[in-house]
Amino acid sequence: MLDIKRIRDQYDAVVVGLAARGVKPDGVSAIRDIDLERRQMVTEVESLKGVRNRVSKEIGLRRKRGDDTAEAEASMRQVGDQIGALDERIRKADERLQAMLLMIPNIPHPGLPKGLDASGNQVVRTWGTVPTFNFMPRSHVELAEKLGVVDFARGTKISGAGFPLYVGLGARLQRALIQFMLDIHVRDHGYTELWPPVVVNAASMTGTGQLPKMKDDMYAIPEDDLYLIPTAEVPVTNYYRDEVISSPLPIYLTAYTPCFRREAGAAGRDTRGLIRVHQFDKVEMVKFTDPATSYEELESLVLNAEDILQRLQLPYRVLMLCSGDISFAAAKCYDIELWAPGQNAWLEVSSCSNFEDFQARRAGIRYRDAKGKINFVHTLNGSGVALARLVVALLENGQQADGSVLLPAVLAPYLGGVDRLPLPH
RNA sequence: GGAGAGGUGGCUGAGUGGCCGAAAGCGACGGUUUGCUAAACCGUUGUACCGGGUAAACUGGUACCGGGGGUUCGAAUCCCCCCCUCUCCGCCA
Repeated sequence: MLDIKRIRDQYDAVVVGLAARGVKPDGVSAIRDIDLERRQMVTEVESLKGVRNRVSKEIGLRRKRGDDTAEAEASMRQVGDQIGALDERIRKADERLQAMLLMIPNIPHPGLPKGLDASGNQVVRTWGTVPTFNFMPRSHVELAEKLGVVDFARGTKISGAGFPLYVGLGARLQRALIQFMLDIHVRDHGYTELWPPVVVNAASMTGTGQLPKMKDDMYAIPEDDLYLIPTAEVPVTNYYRDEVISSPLPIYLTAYTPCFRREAGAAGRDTRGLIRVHQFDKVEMVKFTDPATSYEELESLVLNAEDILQRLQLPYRVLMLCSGDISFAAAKCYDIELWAPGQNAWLEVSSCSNFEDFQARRAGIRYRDAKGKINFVHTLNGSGVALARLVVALLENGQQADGSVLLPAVLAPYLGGVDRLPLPH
């Protein structure tokens, strides 16, 4: 959520910033008008309340003396009615203002490449070498089925399309990867591990920005006003919701969770395989930082995610997203994409964002600065990394001519020494 | 799910209609004293919003005692609904 004062005092800059996203100024202009009207009403009602407070106090004293206060009481009844009417109008204005503010995305960092869609994104670095094959590389779908590590058909039977079922070494590989990634973030990158709820309330979803805009993309349990999380970002960032953080910043948290996405707007896209699914697993990193250092923290966050991929010896590239392609709540975002030979494409496995104070303001996450003043923190998060697509890359990059798959050596200790996915006999 | 008790400032805890933004204690911060530490003593100690001021300091006002609504000239205090915590019972991995 943007600071209403920023819209009030730096209106032109806000309009220019949002234009970089391709957002029209209608929303903020309406907000500015309602805000002005609201402030006039607030000033008026507060002066009326001041009168009422003073006179009511006098009534109390005069009654004690035995004076007749009927006249004053009658006139205060009138004032009370005026206050009630104004309060109601202010409440309605607040409601509209709040609803509109929640729909305004964050302002992109001015240093981003300009562009309105993915074509404007900039490759900032590439790591590793894209493997070459002396045979036609297969898709992970074919590999997974042949190896018996994913049973797509039974996943569909049990739940529906987009709910993969991992079997045998496939299941063990999921567990191994989760453990491997968490170990690195905790041991080498300084994160504290959380094991959070994966079903959260509406306030948490609003705090991180999924609600109200992305309601249709989430699985919901309306009877209980609960939602299945689309990412661990939601419970982990909301850890500090409505708090003044007393621990020193920065704070690094990490968590593995399953993630649930309806993919409502993506029907028919990437329907086969593990690339776009309704349930997948992910290790997420979240940072709470001082506003002064959040951009340095973003750089190190990306490196933390890259470290995982380097240890797995997988070729990837890092993109700086352009102003029009960053997510709703982000001010700056790097995507990390793994090479997937079977797709002949780069696959996004991590998205590392600095939200500045956008989420913190929505979620009420604050800290005390050096002077003791309370201020909003900056929040950041990034995948470290998403499992389903990581498995796609492991299968497609590690595939051998016979269809078996060699696994990165670092995973063997997590798989009881297994270093490959062999063909079943 | 049933019955009971309770939710007040960073914490403990008083307050049953006006003199309560809220006693007292603890903690924290500043000061006096001290070779250092401790103790003692004095002082300070919330947040948000609206207005004034070079939005830096400061200053006038409004709101906030779990959340929402009601009664009243006036609500932490009375009434209604909801949420949460604790205890007991039931159920259960």
